[in-house]
Amino acid sequence: MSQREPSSIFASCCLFFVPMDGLSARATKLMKPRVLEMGGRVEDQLTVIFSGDLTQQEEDDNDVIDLEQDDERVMNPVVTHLIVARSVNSDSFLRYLGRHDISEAMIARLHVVTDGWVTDSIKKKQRLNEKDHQFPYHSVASSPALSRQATPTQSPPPPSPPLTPPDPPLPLALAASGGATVPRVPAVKMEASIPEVKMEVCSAHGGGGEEEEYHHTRPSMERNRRLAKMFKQLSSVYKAIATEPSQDFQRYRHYSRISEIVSTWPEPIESVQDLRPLRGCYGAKTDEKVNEFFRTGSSQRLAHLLSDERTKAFMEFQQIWHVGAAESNKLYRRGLRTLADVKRHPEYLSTDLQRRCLKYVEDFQKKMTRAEVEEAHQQVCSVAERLYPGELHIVLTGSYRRGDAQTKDIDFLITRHDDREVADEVNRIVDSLSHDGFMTDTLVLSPGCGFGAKSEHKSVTFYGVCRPRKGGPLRRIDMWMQHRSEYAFALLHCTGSAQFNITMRTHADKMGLQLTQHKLAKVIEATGSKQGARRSGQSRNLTHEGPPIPCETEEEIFTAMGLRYRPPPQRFHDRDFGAECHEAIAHRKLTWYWPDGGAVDSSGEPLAKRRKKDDIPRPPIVDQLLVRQQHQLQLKRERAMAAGNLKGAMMALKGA
DNA sequence: AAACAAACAAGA
DNA sequence: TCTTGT
DNA sequence: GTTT
Ligand SMILES: [Mg+2]
Repeated sequence: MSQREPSSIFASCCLFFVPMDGLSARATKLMKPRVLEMGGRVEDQLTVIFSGDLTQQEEDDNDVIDLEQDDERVMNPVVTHLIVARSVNSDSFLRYLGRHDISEAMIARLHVVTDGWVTDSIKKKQRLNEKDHQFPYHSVASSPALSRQATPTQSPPPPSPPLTPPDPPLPLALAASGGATVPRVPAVKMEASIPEVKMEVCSAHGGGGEEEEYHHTRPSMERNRRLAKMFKQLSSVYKAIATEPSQDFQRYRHYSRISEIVSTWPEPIESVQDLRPLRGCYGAKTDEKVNEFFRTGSSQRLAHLLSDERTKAFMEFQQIWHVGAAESNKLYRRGLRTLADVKRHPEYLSTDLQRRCLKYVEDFQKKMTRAEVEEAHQQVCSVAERLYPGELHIVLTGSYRRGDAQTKDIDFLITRHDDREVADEVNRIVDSLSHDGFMTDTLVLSPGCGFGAKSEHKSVTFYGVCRPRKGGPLRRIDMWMQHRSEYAFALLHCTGSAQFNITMRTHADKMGLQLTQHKLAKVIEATGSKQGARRSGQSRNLTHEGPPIPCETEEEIFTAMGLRYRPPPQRFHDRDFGAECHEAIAHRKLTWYWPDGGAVDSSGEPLAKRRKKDDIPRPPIVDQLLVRQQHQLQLKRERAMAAGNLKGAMMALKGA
């Protein structure tokens, strides 16, 4: 993996720093001297003029590439490594190549890695494996799961696209939906990648001018990214200090939303005017913060919060898993201020779990590549296959499934191929993996028996710690197992994003539905406000649910809620999602299909149109929905009446 | 001034 | 019930 | 935090 002599760790490496996101400047100042010192070479020309004698052209030292001239330029043949800033968007990178007339094929034999590879190699004084620092620009998943390069010196061949469709489908039709033919499926599904690898949702310079330096006064995708980061930081701070559904908690929710919207904004935000049409999450305060950012490149409020002693302490404490705002408050009041303080006084923590998690703080900060996630998947699958040959369906979910290039944890969803109830499969798989040394700790494991309160079917939750690579960092790993009839809901749930789930469920609520990780059901009766429930000491309102609306696929869940399907890479609360939800409410008519019939058919019309392509006709139930306005007004009236507030009731009635 | 609030699981 | 996590 |  490495050469012994620090002075030769970059031997036979020739680096080219792709001048995007300010890498050029940083490279020249900081990295280049170290690389040279360590036996490497740095080129400042990506292409050379092709005139038969490449070695000579290489000396051609113009520092400006004149793209206007008609000379044929080819890839600089001595370059072995392209170094790309991690923050660069893959699309921007591909456009950059395009402008230099370089095809993906031409760099297939090169290492295309992030600047982290260089800095970490320098730091560790050894040449790290390029595979772990690949800059994933391909339009296909970056690495096959099992083939690890033994040596970093050979460039890997470009990965082939997965043959499987993006969504892990539930392999068998539901028994309840009638005698569909049962396709033969592989015993334990190894497939989990999606074809598109999404880079950081938003990044440097989308709208041309990639090589110009960033400035907060100039619109650019990089500016979007930094604005989103500012909101993300505000959200993190308020989450860290908010102890209850309070002002700060509302701020945390607000900044989470706006951060996700900005980070997925499809073009450079020209001015605040672009954001003003956002409804519900863009008011005066946010507007002022955006203005301030465009003026100064930062936020005083954020700067103040980040320098506040209490805030700093809370954020540090919460690097410990299962330490939140309340626990932080306790520690702070006992005079602790830093993580080191907590490590010196673990007795101030209130559970053994928290004390156990002290040792994970450093590793859990680290992100991992898709390759490592896929390796973990392989290991879990092979154990599952040995214990339950042919019985289980195991898919990767979470941000991996959404296509993120790097992830903080590994999320699995497991379901049985047949309709049997979930039993102790997860426990046994975990035990076996622990025996193998893969699984190293259990943080949470639901009891081996008993039913979830909110579901007909038992489900199992496991949060743990594993080490996918020998000698590598420990990683957070989550596994959920649910009954097959709930597969689509569980998949939607654990694919997220969190903010997307919240928006989906809020939308369901407005449609008079309730969406959970187990089911989608119509709400027949709701009493009082959520705040009212809290005041009167209930954790939530009493609701009566109608029959669950069965969905075999995620697509059907979207359809049932009047929304267009979104593949996992688009599962975030973005600019258009709010508008689409509103549109769905305006339509106010949905068709739901129950597996068994007895349906009323009031309008009759959408019967054939909404049919899915499967052969089994399912009688439709056509339902006029209680839409948001009606629903909310109804609640308002009830509340007003209950409070004996005649005026309020009249107002509400007038609104109707 | 008051309402707004994802929904759930686990564990102490 | 409170707290934390997904 | 925003909205009514
Ligand atoms: Mg995840």
